[in-house]
Amino acid sequence: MKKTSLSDIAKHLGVSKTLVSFVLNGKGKEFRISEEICKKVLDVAKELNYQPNRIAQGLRTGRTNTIGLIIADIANPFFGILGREIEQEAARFGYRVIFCSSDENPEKSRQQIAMLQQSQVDGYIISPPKNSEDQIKALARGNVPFVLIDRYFPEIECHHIGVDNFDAAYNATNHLLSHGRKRIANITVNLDLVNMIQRTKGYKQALIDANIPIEESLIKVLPFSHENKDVARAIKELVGKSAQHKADAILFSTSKLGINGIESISALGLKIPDDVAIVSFDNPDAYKICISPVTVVNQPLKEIGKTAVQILLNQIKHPDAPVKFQEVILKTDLIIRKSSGA
Amino acid sequence: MKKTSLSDIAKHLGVSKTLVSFVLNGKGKEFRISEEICKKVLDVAKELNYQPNRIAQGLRTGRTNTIGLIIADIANPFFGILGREIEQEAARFGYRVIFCSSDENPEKSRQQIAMLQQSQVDGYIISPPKNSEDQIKALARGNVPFVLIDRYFPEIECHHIGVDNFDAAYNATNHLLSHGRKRIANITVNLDLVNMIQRTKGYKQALIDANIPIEESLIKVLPFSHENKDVARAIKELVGKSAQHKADAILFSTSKLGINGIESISALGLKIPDDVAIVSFDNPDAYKICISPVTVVNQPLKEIGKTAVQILLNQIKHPDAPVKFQEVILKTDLIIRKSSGA
DNA sequence: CTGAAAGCGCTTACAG
DNA sequence: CTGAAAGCGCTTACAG
Repeated sequence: MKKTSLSDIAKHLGVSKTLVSFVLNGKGKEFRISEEICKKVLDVAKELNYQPNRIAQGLRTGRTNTIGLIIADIANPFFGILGREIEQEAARFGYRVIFCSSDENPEKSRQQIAMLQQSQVDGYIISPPKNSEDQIKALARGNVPFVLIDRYFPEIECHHIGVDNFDAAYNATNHLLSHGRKRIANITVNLDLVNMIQRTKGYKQALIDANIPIEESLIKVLPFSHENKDVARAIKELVGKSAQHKADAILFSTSKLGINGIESISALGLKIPDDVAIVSFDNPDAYKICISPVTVVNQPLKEIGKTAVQILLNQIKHPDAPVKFQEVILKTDLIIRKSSGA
Repeated sequence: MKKTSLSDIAKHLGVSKTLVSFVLNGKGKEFRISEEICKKVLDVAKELNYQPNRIAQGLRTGRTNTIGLIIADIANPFFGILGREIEQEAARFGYRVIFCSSDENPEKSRQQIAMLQQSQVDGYIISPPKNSEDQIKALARGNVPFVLIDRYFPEIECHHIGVDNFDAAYNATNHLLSHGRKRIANITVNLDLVNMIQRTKGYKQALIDANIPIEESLIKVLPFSHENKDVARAIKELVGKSAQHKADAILFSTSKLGINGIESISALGLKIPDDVAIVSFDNPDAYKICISPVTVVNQPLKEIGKTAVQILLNQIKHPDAPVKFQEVILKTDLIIRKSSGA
C-alpha cells in the first residue's frame, strides 16, 4: 500500500501538482480555481485517502508544527498534568509535542535540546534543570522561540511562567503560625533553582514578620534524588523522640517530600496534626485520602500549561514581531484540610 | 544564525556532499576515505556546529526515528509511568516519541493516528480505546509496525502486551476470602475492554470456586468518565447505613475508582478494613499514605513499557522479516498492606 | 577512493 | 486561472 502523494492526485486528474497543492491548502479561491476543479481534487484526495506528508512540508516550509517539551519527569503527576495541558492546547492549534524527561540533569537536557533542534521543532517549552543556563542562553541567542515553565534564570531575559513561590510559602507558613504553631520546619530539596529558593525565602520571611527567630536546624535541604531514608532521617531529626528541639509543624516544598515525609511520620507513630502539623506544595491525589488530609499550596497547572503554549505559538507565528518578553507569575491558592490543625 | 548544512561543510573543504555524508554517517572506513580527510570533515562539522536535519533525512530515507504513543491520559500516573518508561527505552535507541492522550475516545484516537501517520512516525504504541477496532485493523492492513499495551482486541492478531488480569483479580479476591470476607463487591468501569472484563471475570471465578453465589448487586459498573458522586453513590449502596445487603469488602478495578472510593468510605465514617476491606488495582503513591494503606495489584509497568518498545523497534528494524506476533502476558504481584484486613 | 546527479514530497515564486 | 521549475537538506545508486 504505497501512500498517495500530491502528484498521484495530479496525474489522476491531469492537472498540475501546483493546482492540487493550492486546492488542498484551501487556497482555491485565492487563486480563483474553478469550483468544479476544486471539488474534483477534494474528491480524489478523499478517494485515494491522501495524507499530506508533513515531513516534506516541513522541509520545504521550515515549519514542522511540532514543539519540544522538556520537563523533569513525566511520571511525576505534577509534570503529568502540566504535560497533558500542553499537549491539549498545542493540539487545538494543530501542533504535536515531543516529550522529554530530563531528570533535572543538565547533560540530559542538553542532549534533548540538540535532538529537538535536529528534529526541527518550531519551539520549546522547558522546565530547565540547574546548571542549564548556557543551554537556555544559546536558544535565546539563536532566536529560537521558547518559554520556560516552573522555574527560570533571573539573569536570562526570556518568556517564563510560573507561580509566586515566595508569596505561596509566606502564606502557608502564616497559616501554620495562625494555628498556634511556633516551631515550623521546612523540608526542601537542593535544586538551587529560583522556585525552591523562593519557597524557603517566603517561609523565612513569615517567621521574621512574626518575630520568630529562624533556626537553621529546622531547615532540611535534601539532595534532589533523595531516597525514602533521607526523608526519614530528616523527619527523625525534626520530630523523633530524641530530637533536641522538636518541630511542631513542617512545610514541605514538594509533594514527593511530603508523601515520603508523611510515611515516615506515621512510622514513628506520630499523629498529624496533633504531634506535627503539615502543609505541602502541590496537590496530588494522595493528599486527599491521606491519614490526615493535607493542606496544600495548589498551583494553577492548567493555566500554566495553557499560557505557556499560547505565548510560544504567538512567538512562532510572528517570528519578526519585536519580542516583548512575558514574565507571568500566577497566584497559588491554599487548600485547607486537616493536616494543618483545627 | 543560519544553520549549517552538509554542503556548507563540503564547500568549506572543497569536497563533495557525498563524501561529507559518508564520513558523518560513520561510513568513512567502508568507503575507504583517508583518515586525514575524515578528520578534517569531523573537525569542520564540529567547528560549524553542524546539526543534521533529521527531517530531510527522514524524507529521503523514509525513516524518522520517531514513534507515536497513544494512551488514555498522560496525567494519570499509571500512563505517566508507562510513558516515561517508553520514552526512556526509545531514547536509548535514538528514537523520540510524540505523546497523545486519547481520553478513551475513539474519535480522538482516530485523529491522533492520522496525525501521527502524516508525521511519518516509524511505529505506534497504542492503548486503544473501546470502539477503535477499525483503526487498529487499518494499521494492521497497512503493514505499519505497532504494539498494543494494557488492552487489546481478541479478534485482531497483533503484538500486544499487558498483564494477566483474570489471574490478578482471582488472586486479589481469594486474598480477601482468605481473610474471612464473604460479601465481596467489585467496582469497575464500563470500558468494555478485555482488561476490565477479565478483572471482573477473575473476581467472579474466585467466588464460584469458593462456593459463594455471585450477587449482581455487588458489582457496580460505573461510566468511564465517572465523577466523585458516582463513586459515592456506589459506595453508599454497598456499605452505607441503609444498604440492604452490606458488602464487607471491595475490589476496585482501577486506582481512580479506589481513591474516590476511599474518600467516600471515610466520608461515611466507616473504618478500613474493620467495616470494609479493600483491594485495588494499581499502585499509586496515594495508597502508601492512605488512612489505611491499601493492598494492591501491582502491574510491572516498567517491563510493559520496555518490552513494548523492544518489540516495536524490532519490527521497525526488520520490516521484511516474517512477523511472528508477540502476545506478552505478564504476571502482577499482590502487595499486601493493611486495607485488606489482618 | 571520490563526485555529479537524482529524488524523497512538498510549496511557491515566476511566467504566461 | 494554470503549469513548469526550482529547491528545502539529505542519501545513495551510479560512474569513473
